Amino acid sequence: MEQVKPRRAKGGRTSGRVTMATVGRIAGVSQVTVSRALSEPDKVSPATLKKIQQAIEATGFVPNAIAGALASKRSHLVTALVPSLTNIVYSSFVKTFSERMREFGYQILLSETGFDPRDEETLIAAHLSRRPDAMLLTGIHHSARSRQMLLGADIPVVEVWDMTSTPIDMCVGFSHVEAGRAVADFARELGVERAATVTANDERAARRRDAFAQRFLQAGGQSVEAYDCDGPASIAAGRGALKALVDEKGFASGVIFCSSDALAHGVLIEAQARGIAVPSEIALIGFGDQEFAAHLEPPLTTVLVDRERLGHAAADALLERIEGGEAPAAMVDLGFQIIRRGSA
Amino acid sequence: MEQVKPRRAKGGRTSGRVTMATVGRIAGVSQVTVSRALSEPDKVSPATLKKIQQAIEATGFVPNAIAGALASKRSHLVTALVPSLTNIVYSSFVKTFSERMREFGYQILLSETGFDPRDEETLIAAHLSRRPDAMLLTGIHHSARSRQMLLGADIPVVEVWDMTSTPIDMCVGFSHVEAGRAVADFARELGVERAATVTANDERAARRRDAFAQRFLQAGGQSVEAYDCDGPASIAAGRGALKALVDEKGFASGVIFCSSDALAHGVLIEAQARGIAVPSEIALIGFGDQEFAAHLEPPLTTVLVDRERLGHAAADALLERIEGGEAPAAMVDLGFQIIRRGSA
DNA sequence: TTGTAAGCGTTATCAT
DNA sequence: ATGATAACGCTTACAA
Repeated sequence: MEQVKPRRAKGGRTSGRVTMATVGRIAGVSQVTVSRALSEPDKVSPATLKKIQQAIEATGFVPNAIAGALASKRSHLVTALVPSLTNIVYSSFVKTFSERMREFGYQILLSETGFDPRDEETLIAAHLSRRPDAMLLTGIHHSARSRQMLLGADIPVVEVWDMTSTPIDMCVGFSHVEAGRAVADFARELGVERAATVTANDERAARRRDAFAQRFLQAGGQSVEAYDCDGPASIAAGRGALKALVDEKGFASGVIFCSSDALAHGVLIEAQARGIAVPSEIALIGFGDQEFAAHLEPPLTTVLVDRERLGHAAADALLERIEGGEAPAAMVDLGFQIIRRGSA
Repeated sequence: MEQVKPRRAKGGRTSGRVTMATVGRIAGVSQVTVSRALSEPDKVSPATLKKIQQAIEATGFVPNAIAGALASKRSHLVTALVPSLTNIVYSSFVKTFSERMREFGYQILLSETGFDPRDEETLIAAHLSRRPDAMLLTGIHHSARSRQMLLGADIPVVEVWDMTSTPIDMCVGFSHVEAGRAVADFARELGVERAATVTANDERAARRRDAFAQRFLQAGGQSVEAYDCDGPASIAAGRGALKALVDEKGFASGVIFCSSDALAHGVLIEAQARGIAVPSEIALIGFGDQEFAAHLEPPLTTVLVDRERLGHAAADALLERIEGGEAPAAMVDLGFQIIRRGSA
């Protein structure tokens, strides 16, 4: 193939990069003045400001945030650890979190923690090495060494998507146990005697499942069948779950509480393919109130967690601590809400 | 609420952070030796290595990557700009891209560009200020100033999810025009005379739509109705699209080419709600082959783009340039594949 | 308003 | 195998 344009040699910095010193030389001022022109423009005379701006324009100067961070001890970087980037449940609050932080001049260094909890420790160390001004963690279970590193870093830390009375620093989320119980109560009020759970491979989902099962039986329910998926939530997994529940466990009717809307959606498709009526034969409850939930047929009854609010609240908590005004609350319970629609 | 644990004052660095100098002092060696112990352990005697490791353990030392980057001019940071984090189509290749880069010791600074193309310029500048070792961009349309900054940064750049013969540096993707044409040919081979398109607010989707429409008519098709959504793809938007197509444009039968599987899914749900048979009355073609596509009823015919491969290929292109071996190809066409299932 | 000088915590270079 | 010293490109006093 033809080389369309000149290619640069092996990744080296060949062209001397433009620094504030260069810009200053061209503008006829010192390097500090350039720095000031950028950070405190009112402390620089309009005339020199203009010369500096022209020099910046001419050279295409882009300030070196690395050097700035080293000198000022503020990186304007916030790091975030989330279980999964491809799961809309997490990516949606990351989105609002990022937007909020960006408004205040912070960039977000994101990493996926995935399934292995030991990886988190390595990731936390890697993130801390970038000297972030703050950090967001998903979940409240972290290794002792992780906690130690975080405490040692002496930065604001917010743990989201769960609640604890002993956060590393602050937490914003809701109680998964309460959510599971609330769904159980809701199901019992429906008058259903038999229940099943379909749960993805997720520690928090498991806590909802257990709380649901316990409360459902306590509240007079007859039985709860548990089906746990191997992997993450998906439509395919949901279809497989109903298949197993019906064919192998003989679950013929009752309510099914799924750990995510995607699973519930899969269950619904499978039910329709099998001619099982929803909600009359099987009542279906999802979790998350994803965009599509309201638009299925029948629309999905689910548990809403306000992920936008969560992202904003987490950002606000960090920002308050960074900017240094009032000490924000150590724990914020955003709660949840059961959204009743046609499926249950 | 009670303070559960001591809280730190307004975001300040109070505790003197541990540096290599501190570690060295404790281990009884100089700071440089600590540095070497971390980066080239074989050049340090086993005895001192052990002392240093103990000192690191005792102090909880986490190296300052910012200082390291400044001194070495290598940040081990790669930045990526994607249109949306909440869209699985993009987040899935970001995931594989990140994993690959992380294997080689790079962290990923991610940002969402969103809809406004002017924002990209600001974001590129912000990212460049972190002095990344490489950069990933989604799409091939960038402002002149963006290109200038990127060229000036003198780092490997890969543009993904599209093709051009004049990339800034390298590109990895596929041709949206070819994809649109291929779908048109496929539809004509089905023997369908009438077509409609349902397209999300996305420049690349629009190019597929236009290529589809043009080719469909060229190939003897009778008509193509275009329905364009205001916002991003969603099931709700898909339902709305079919509603509009049927009720307002009188589209009664034929093939519908959707710019994403999510839209197609919405169209399918709406069709089922209206008692329109798929594929006999309306044949449905999606785009993306998302996880759920194969598991709908009927399973969705769609266009597969191997997003995992895309992520890996993009990472490999950058890595080859960074590590400095062979100059990788300036453009890599990953192609696409029409996956025929039950919906068309 | 502008400039000088001293860091920031590493890595690179050159000695020992 | 280890150390001293000079960058790296900024910000933060402090001076002028």
